[in-house]
Amino acid sequence: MPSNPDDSPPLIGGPLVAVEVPEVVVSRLPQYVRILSQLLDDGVEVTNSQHLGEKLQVTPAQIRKDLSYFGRFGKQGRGYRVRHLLTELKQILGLDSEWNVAVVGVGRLGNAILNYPGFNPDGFHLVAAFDSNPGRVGQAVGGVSVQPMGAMADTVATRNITIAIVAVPSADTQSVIDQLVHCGVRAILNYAPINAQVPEGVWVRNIDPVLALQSMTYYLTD
Amino acid sequence: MPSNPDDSPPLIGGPLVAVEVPEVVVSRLPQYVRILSQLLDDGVEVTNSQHLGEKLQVTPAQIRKDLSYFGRFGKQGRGYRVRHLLTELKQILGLDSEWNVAVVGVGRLGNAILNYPGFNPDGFHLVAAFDSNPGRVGQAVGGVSVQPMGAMADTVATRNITIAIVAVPSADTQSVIDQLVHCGVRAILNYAPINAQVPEGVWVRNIDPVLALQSMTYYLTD
DNA sequence: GACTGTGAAAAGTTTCACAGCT
DNA sequence: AGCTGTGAAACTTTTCACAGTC
Repeated sequence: MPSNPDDSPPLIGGPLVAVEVPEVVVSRLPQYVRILSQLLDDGVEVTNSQHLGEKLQVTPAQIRKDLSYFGRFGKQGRGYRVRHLLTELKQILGLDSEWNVAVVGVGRLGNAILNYPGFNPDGFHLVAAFDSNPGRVGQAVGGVSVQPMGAMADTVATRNITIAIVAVPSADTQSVIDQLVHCGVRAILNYAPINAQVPEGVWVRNIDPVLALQSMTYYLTD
Repeated sequence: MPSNPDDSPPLIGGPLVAVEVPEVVVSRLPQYVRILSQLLDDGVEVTNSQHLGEKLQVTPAQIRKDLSYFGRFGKQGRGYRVRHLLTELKQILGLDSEWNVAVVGVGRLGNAILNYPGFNPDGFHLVAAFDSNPGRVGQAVGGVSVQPMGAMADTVATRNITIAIVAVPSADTQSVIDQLVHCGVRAILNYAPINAQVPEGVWVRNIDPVLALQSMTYYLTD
């Protein structure tokens, strides 16, 4: 029996190409969204890859290439209609939906996060907070009432929470993330200085100011 | 007069190769430092690229390649002596020195940063704070007395500050960074959601939790 | 036998350059 | 004329695979 010379499955009426979008491209889209939102606020109706590139400090070619993974949003000779491109990109990123977010750990950092006004305008709603310290349970922080860890499974399910922000001590972080994943959370923003392990299909981003500082000192030692 | 066929300067007794270390490699070193510090704390004396790779979730080959840009720190058949490799990497990154850091902007976020205990153990000392709001000047936050913006030039010079953490509103960020650069600051950790422009030789890293969340929602829209 | 260090190959990413549409 | 969208080229980064050392 002759084997298939290429390793792709036979395509019968399916898409001719199923190009996987590189992760680095996806990671740049939110920046495009941010700039486009600003342009819209400033009343700019049309832009182009040159202009966007200047704002973002990337080459125009990169912007065109990035966008080309998702469709043809521009008009040759004209550029991009700001409102249209913004709508499309938000849809691609899922930013046309609202996302319910849980905060785990309501220490100093968790407090600051719950009181930070920058998440809601972007469609992220901090709707629940959990803490293992009974002394903090019941407190209202940033308009949210702190719940015990035991309430997590129930609250995550009923409030339709898919994203969590974890601001607990490093030693507790992996176990908290395990619990969250078990409850169905699929994206985690982790503030502890550790690399947590998660199963396939769960996403983690780390916020790590010390690492950021340490990656600059190399260039300061002249 | 014959021109030099290659464009490198004539090497007379200099290094045979002056390989530029890729920035991505430098950005990984702090993570190696962190893991090695942990291993040292745990009493582990020897490790190897396989073991480090598991902890960091990267391939052993990448670790060996990364390290090879800076020297030969291991022993074939044995691996790496934890204490030795840690010392070397800290030195390469400039983490054997202490760094004086200024915080600009003492709102809610600046407050949290000044009170965050995680910088000092890594050799970053928050020694000055500035705010444009006269109502905040003179307050002591996290053991540091808040100074007016006008004191920046003087304090940066006398306290030998090369790094700044900027936590001011987006609209003020570029101008604050311009001032810092003018005062001689060469590395900036920026918490505002904008891409600041800086001259050659100045480094910026952004802390942007919203961008991090937005780069995950793409994968949640099933 | 076990591991590093490293050229070479493979994979991934960016930039170029231009056909083609408005 | 002015710009996009895109294959192809250039460049960067990762991974392989193995000679060499302990």
